Amino acid sequence: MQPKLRDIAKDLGVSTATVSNALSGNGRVSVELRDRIRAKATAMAYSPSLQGRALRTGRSGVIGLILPDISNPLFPAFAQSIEAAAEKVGYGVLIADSHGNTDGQNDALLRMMRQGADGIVIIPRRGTRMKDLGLPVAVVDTPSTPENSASADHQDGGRIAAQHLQDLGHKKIALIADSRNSSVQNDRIEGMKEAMNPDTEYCVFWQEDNRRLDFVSLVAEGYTGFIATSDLYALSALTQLQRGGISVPGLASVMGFDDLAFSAAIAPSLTTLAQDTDQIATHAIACLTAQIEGTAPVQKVVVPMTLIKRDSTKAAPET
Amino acid sequence: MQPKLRDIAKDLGVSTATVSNALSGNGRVSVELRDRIRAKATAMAYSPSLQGRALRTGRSGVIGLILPDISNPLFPAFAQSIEAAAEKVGYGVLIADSHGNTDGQNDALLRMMRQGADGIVIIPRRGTRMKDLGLPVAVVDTPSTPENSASADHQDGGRIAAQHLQDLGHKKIALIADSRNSSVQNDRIEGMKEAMNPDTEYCVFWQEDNRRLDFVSLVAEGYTGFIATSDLYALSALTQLQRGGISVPGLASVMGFDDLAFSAAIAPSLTTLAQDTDQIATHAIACLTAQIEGTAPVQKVVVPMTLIKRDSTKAAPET
DNA sequence: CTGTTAGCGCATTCAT
DNA sequence: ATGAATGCGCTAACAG
Repeated sequence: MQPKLRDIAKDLGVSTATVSNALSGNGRVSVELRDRIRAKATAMAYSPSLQGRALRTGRSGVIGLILPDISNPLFPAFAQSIEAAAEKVGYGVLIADSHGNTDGQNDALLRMMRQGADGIVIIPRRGTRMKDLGLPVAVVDTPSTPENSASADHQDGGRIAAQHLQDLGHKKIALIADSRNSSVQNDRIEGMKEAMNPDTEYCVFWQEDNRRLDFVSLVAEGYTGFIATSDLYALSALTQLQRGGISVPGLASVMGFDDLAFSAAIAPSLTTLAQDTDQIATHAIACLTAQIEGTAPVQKVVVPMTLIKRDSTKAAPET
Repeated sequence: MQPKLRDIAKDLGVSTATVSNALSGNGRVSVELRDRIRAKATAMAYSPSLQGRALRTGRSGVIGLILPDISNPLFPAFAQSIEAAAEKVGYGVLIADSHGNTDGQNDALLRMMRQGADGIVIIPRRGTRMKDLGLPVAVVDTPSTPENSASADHQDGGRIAAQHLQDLGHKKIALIADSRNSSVQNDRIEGMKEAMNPDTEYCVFWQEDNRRLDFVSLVAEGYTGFIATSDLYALSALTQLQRGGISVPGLASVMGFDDLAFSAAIAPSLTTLAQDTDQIATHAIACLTAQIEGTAPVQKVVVPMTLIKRDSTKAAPET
């Protein structure tokens, strides 16, 4: 059995309250006694029961993390960052998968409340209005979402990407996105459009609309640059081009977003825009703890994306 | 404020004990009263505080999941499966990242115990002896690990892979693995070796030993088949070959393990050996709940891997 | 400065 | 069949 406050109190002939005070440092306890108590506590390997404390204080020391789809290749990085940031400030992390739909998201929220989570970090589905649920919430999405607490600047990321290819002399660029349903992807595409020079030709291809895109034909039509809203689609484009005998970056440049696990490992390595998940996570957690602990609210934060130049982008071929 | 047992008891003029009994179904409560209580409970949207219950029963309804490295592209799938399996039997999942080392793993274990986890699912680092920590544990690793509770049959997966390429007529095969430090990878390689015909040439390339492998040269040396212990390395090989002008699967076949997110999306799509993470997770959770609830212990389980034939493997080219 | 008391929400005796 | 009393481990308020 784990030692309790009572055990160490009885051993020293003092009250549990005094032990509690001595350990938490809150109390008015003589330095001498405090040290004796602390020594004893370490000797007995005492570790307070967070359950007892939770019942008393109403705070469990656990926060919930709700992801739309854990298996999405970007979320692991987030989960890891959130876990690290939470641990650093003494919180545990309970995960849940909303299975991409609003019902699942609400279920997850409910379960976390019942489990006694002190707050929630949520990466929402688009269109989910965060109804106020009397629990601190930090939303990680994109700056254009009103409730957003912390996120990367996806739109500016789009600008940087489009600028990069244009700087390399590309004049006809294909933008590849998955679903209009994602605020993040929409913002990235918007940013790209904004940064386009008047004389640059471009077209957006939403994968949800089309059957599988034929990138080789696009090159035949004169496209030399490809920007995908995720490294996953960039990889798909890159391998399809290679297979069709079109050298990357010799004849076409390809870039993506998010610097996924494989992006540096492929040949050619993939130029991409990365988000600083650690910084975003740290900030989201700061938002949450500020709400939980009632300290001054933390400003919303937008973290810039950074261009990682690798081998898949190069000057456009001479026409 | 959330309604408590007391609120509903007071409203109905009965005692909290009766309400508790009525709701849990344990008690000797008249059917009529029981129904009235239940109706009231639903009406008030009562949901028991798991914290109070935890303190009383010693069970929190939370299990811990310790991963060596959340950002490893395979683990998301596991995390998702574990979360789903746990939810199905009414448990929440607390995650922790052991950062790949033993210290981190122990820290994580300690934190989970303090948080009151009822049990732990752990994917261990190799060589970690699971010291008995008085808490139910389910280990997910590989059958050759003694403590293993549930896992895929990695060795047999290796056999299937080697057999697949040999069936296609490949006579000289390169086996690519990352680190001897991983039991899983070792077992996969062992299985491949076992299944090799006497007249098949093969060689194991451990990436930890070498600088970046030159796959194009290997083809020049006569290798026509490549089996990597992870789709990540298979992808690296595939793109390198394509870039070197070697058609896959025309001149060389490539296959991997784990059916990662990108494996179906690339061109050519990747032949791979998949593990049934849902089944493994369900079983790991069953092991755990059996221990937690003191029911009959569950047998260890080994789940077969399944070959997913895609476009990256084909009959060996005529010599 | 220290100890006593009370009660967080629940499930479980034991008495009625 | 139901209710009153108890205590899980802890901390906040109050006495001493």
